[in-house]
Order: sequence, then structure tokens, then C-alpha cells
Amino acid sequence: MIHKEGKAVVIPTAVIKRLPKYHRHLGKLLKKGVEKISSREFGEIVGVSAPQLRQDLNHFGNFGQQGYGYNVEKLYNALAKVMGIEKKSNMVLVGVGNLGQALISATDFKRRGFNLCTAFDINPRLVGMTINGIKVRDIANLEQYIKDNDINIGIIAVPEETAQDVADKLVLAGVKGIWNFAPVDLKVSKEVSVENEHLTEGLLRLSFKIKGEI
Amino acid sequence: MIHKEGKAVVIPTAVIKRLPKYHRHLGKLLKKGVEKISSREFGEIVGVSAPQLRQDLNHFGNFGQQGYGYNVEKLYNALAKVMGIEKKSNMVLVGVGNLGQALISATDFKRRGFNLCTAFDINPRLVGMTINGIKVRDIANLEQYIKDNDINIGIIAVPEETAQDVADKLVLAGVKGIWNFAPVDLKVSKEVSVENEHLTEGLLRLSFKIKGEI
DNA sequence: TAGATTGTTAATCGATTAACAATC
DNA sequence: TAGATTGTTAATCGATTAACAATC
Repeated sequence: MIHKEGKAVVIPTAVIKRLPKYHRHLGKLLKKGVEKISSREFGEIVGVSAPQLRQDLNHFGNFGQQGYGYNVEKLYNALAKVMGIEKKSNMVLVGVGNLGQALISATDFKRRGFNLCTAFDINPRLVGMTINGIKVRDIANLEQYIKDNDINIGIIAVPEETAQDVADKLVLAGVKGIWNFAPVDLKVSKEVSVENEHLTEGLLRLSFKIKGEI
Repeated sequence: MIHKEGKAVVIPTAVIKRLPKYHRHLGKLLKKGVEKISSREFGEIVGVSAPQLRQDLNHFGNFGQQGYGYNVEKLYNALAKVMGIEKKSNMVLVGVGNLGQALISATDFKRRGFNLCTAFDINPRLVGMTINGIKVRDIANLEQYIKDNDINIGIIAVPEETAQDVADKLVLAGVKGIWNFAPVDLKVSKEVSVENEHLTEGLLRLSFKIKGEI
């Protein structure tokens, strides 16, 4: 629960969805050396209206300054804190197939405060290998590893059929969040958060837009 | 533009977002041999309310029957048609790095009416290879290939820095849609649709949910 | 026919935008 | 101080839910 001036506030889901985009663009501006930006300019960059941007940010605090705008670095750090990425999150990956290997090699989220500690697979040919500095372990050791290494996020990159099973194990071991790439709607106890990457859904939406707009 | 009873209707974006999920679950029900389903039962499965489900579907036609519910197969096919996947879409992939190779090997979207024809890369060590039956070609041939092979979707799996450049080339060659995996907001002419898979954004949302809900 | 469940209108809820006073 | 731009309230817009007549 977020608190603002002592009161508990529920953040609208629509706002939460936009925060990562704000953070990403602030990172780019920071890299470019931009010091300050107005809600109008920044709204244009991220594709939202200026009032919406101000509304969104004001759920978390008053980061701007009248007559000036927003300090890019300050806002960047504030949003990082809001999203809980100033302190790194430890993650494990389950499933070292093609997608799993791609995730091991991905650099984008490492830069954003996430730390992939190890990977697990059921395939004995993969177990023991080290890919891009990440050791692949036997899935039998999943629970113990999670408990011993302060892991709070599990990434699921296994086939559809075993995804729920892996999710159950992750929850049992005590992860707080699951980043799921299997095309399944996982059922987990409601203390655990799930974020689905149902890639094919994006492709179907694209198809709809193309074919529906003739 | 969708037409219903001769009138042009704009479909709310919120509805469009849910269609792929409906389609996926209908496919699963069909496989299970379920013949009919009520909006209440199906709503429970997909996680929306029964009235919302009926509202959503009625944007496209009256697929149900009072006192009976919906015929699973009929609805499945109707939605496939709505999303434009009864006729296969031809796609090309640009960027055969780790993620690109994972996409080449992905089976999920092949089942859903999408046909990956070939891949392109700039790296001479990859050009000429065949991965999982998909030939890797030199990116110099991108435009000609798209024009010659009735390609309407381009998949971008190249690094951030070159993504916009690739998008420009795809648009110039005449694709109608871009499925983008680079963490960039592409700028394209508005006749072309873009669907972004900004994976890290999902992870940041997950982090927010975990850290924000203490 | 009676029971079930849709299709659809009206009511509610939530999210976005407009407007402007506060203030740097 | 004057100009700029925020923070915030009120108005509008869009999406969801409730309710029920239509009908299989």
C-alpha cells in the first residue's frame, strides 16, 4: 500500500502501467544530459497529455516546481524508488530453452535493477552448464536455492504444460512475484504477484489492427 | 473499420486487448471437447464479468443464443475471423540474436495463423544459415524480399540503436504491421500499426506490485 | 411451455482532460 | 515583479456493471 501524507492511497492500474515508460524515457533524457523538462515536453515524448502526466506523478509526491518543470534526475530517482528498483531484486529463471537463453543474455533489465542469480532446468544436458555467466541447476534444487539466496522473483520460461507446476513450486519456496512467459493464466495465492508476457496476444492484436482497419 | 449492420463502428481499445485471451481460452475449451459455454462460465475462465463478455462479443455480432449460451467452435472461428487470422499472415524477422532465435523456434504463434517466412541479419556469420527451417538472409535484401513475398508483418528483434532504422526500412518496403521487441517507441507513418513488446516494462510493473504492496 | 441465458439499454464507476489558482 | 508551469479541482469522456426485456 502506498502512503501519501499519512493516508493510504490506491494507485489506479492505468497509472501503474505507464510508470515504466516514464522511467525509461527519463533514463534516456538523463543520458542525453537534459536537466529539466516540463510536463508538456515530457508528455509529448512519452505520448500522454501534460495534465495526465502531472496527475500520474502526483499520486506519489510533488516532484515538480512551478515555473520550472521537473528536474530529470530527481524525477528519475523518485520513480525508481516508487517502483522499488533502487534496491536490486534477486531473480531466478526456470526453463533454459530458446526463450530462457535469450532472457539470460538480455541486458536491458539488468541495467534497471534486476539481478538474475541462476537458472534451473529439468534437462540433464543443460544442468551444470554456464551460459553467459549464469549457472544452470537441476530444478530439484529450486526450493532450497530460493530460500537460501533471498530470491523474490521467479521467471517462468518453460512450456505451457509445466508452467503451473513451476509456479506452484516458486510460490511454495517463497517468491513474491512471478514473471511468466508461458501462454497460461497462472493461478497463485493472492499474496504473490504475477506479470504475464503473453507474447502471442500482442501479435493477435497487431493482426486485428491490420485486418480490421482496411 | 469494422462494420455492423451497415454502420461503421469503432471498437474500444479495451475490447481489442481482451480478444486474444478469449480466443486462446476458446481454443483450449475446443481441444477439451467442450461444445457450449455460457457467458457466466466463460467469464469466470477468462477473468471478466459475464455482462462485459457479452458486451465485448456483441461489438462484432450476435454469436450467442438465448437460453443456450455460446457454441465454442462457432465462437472460436468467429473470433479468428474478427482478428483476421483465418487467412495466414506472412512475416519476416529482423535480428537473429538470442531473442530472434527464440522467436524462430517459438511454436505458439505458428499455431495461431502466423507464418514466419524468413529472417534477416547484418552479421555475415549468420547470413546463409538455416535455423529451424528458417533461412537467414542479408538485411540488404529486406526490401526486395518483402515486396516479392506478400509480407505484411515485420518482427523487430535488433538492438535498441538500430530498431528505428529497421522500422523505417520495413515501412518503406510496405509492411502493414510491426511487432517490436526493441525497448524503443518507434515512429512510423500512421497507416502502419505497431505492437510493442517492451518486456522490461512488465518486470518493472511486477517490481512495483511487490514493493508497493508491503 | 418454463427455464435459461442472451442482447441491449440505462446507471455507475473510473480515467482523462480542461481549467485555473497557487507558487516558483 | 512577470512569466511559466505546477498541483489540484471540476467537467467530460469512456468503460464496466446492473438490470431486464427478448427469445431460444
